[in-house]
Amino acid sequence: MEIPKPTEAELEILQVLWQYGPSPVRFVNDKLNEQREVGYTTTLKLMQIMVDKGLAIRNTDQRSHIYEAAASEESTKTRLLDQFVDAAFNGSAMKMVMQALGQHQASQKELDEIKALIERIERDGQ
Amino acid sequence: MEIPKPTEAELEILQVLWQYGPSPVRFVNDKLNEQREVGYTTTLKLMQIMVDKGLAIRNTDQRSHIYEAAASEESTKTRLLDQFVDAAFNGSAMKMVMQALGQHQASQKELDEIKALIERIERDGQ
DNA sequence: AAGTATATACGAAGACTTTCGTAAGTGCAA
DNA sequence: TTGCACTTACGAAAGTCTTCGTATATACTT
Repeated sequence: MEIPKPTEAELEILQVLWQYGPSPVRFVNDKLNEQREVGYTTTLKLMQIMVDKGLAIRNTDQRSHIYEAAASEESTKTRLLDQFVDAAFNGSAMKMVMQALGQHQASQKELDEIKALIERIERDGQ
Repeated sequence: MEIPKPTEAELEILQVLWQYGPSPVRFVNDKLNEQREVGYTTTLKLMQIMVDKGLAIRNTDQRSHIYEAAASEESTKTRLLDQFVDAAFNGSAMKMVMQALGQHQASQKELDEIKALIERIERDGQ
């Protein structure tokens, strides 16, 4: 496997890096602490491990190193979704979509978007 | 947490129990081995742990114990889906649905089902 | 009855994840 | 220049997950 699957804690960090772009440990740790308490060296260690694993890239020019997600949000979530669908829905993405639609309330706007997407798929795809 | 989140290996076992109903270790292990190699005592140990955790129930009347999933497939997958959406899509199930629809090819029949489901939601809900 | 097959129980190893304490280096300010 | 704030590096503990070897019990077969 080229880039391994991120763990839960690593995914939290990736979300910050995707949302705010390349950042130092201090910034990421502050963002994480808006949701739950995490020690600074814990975040530091995780981000160092992520560089080892190839999940993140870091620039060490400055004293405070700048970390960046190695893979795009799009491609990573695609992979995570695939693996989740395989593990929990026997590989049937549509079964999962049906369950998600049924269980979560969607706004009219969202439903419209989904309908538009379906129409596009019907027109282009097959 | 009443019943904990099943691990990957535990989920594989639950899938067998949901699909085929209450079963002995031997049967579950055979089914798992159709997909990947697993030792018998490995499966046994996991299923014993699942009883400890409350994920499974077992009947020890017979020499070969019969194991049964403690929670329904429906409720378990609902929880797993919720947690996955929280972890990977910031809680937005619709974002995940859009991504799943975009990335997986769906049959016309599936698309029709989804459209019907959306119409039902639009009619009932809101 | 003896031997074989099959079952459970249990301990423990090895890998991985998350957490944090401590050491050591770097820059800035009084 | 002395000290404080902040940074990285690193080791290690504690927890969890997965795997399997071994011991022991139970049934069947010849």
